[in-house]
Amino acid sequence: MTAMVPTRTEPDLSFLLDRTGHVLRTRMSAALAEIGLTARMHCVLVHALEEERTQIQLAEIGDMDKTTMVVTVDALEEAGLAERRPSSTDRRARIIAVTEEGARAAKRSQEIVDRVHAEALAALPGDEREVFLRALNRLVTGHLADPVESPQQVRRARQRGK
Amino acid sequence: MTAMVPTRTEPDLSFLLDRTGHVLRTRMSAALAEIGLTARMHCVLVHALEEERTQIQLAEIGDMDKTTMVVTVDALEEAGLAERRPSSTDRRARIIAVTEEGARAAKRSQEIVDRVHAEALAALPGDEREVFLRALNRLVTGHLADPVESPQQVRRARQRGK
DNA sequence: TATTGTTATACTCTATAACTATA
DNA sequence: TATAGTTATAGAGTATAACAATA
Repeated sequence: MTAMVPTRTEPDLSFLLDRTGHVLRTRMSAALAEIGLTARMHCVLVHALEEERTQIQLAEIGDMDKTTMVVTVDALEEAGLAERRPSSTDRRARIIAVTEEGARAAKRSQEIVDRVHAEALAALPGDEREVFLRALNRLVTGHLADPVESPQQVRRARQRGK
Repeated sequence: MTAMVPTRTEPDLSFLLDRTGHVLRTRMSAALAEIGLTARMHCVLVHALEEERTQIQLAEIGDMDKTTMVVTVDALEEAGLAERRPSSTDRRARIIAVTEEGARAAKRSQEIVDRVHAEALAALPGDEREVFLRALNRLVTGHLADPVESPQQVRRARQRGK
């Protein structure tokens, strides 16, 4: 099993990460959709439950743009899972308060997330699984911690009056 | 280092895969951009060099839509790295022929890809790296092999005459 | 002046449909 | 009829700009 193969294919890390990430994301979306949630809604619910947090704070935690946060909170409000409440200390800011129904939804969605992760990891023998997760964590905190500056992704300013 | 933490955070596989995948993709794009290539152009060049292949065949290999393939080949032709040649056996099909300059570019881009992968994996101790890659391969061929049917992503037919 | 949240909209990416020419 | 390749463009996702209210 070791290396009967000639020079061949160095492990294509890009392919492996893209593929696994994509499949897991697809499964997760489908599983959460069954209770009417997106991954972002789940993320916001969970972190809004932990303590009083503003939209900006929740956006930072979930690595979303603040405008993306607006639509996510809109969806949560529309579903009756959360509400915008004025902050008592900053009249510009909105605290995202999770409703009782929202708390129940968060509990269920966390179970779904855990289940989907567990199902994926079940493909690995126990010892291998442990090393795998440790390695992923090492990558996340190590050399793959930050994306390189990407000067190519400049977006031109939008025309005024158009 | 093991578990001084209470119940806390089950390993968030989604986050880990998304994050590592995203950072690696960003680095790869930046590195390939230095020689004027995208990941797709690299992919097409390499596989077009291996043997005579049509656009459709190359699209399948790279998991692209045939229309995405068109723009990728357009870019390669414009850069002088490949040419469309009529197939001798099927007058509908085009063989993607890599130019000499394209072959040189493919060599350089493969070195870049290998280097970026090696740099990422360098964060892992040798034995852990081996297990990590084996585990990723297991996931790719196992439970995470295929995306679930996603009935939500139906795209409506476009209006005629609009 | 800077920041929170909002609206409106522009940009990128990708896939669909429709088409031509072949098979 | 089905397939290879092309064109045009729709749709999704997301980020930018400008703004109002407040710090």
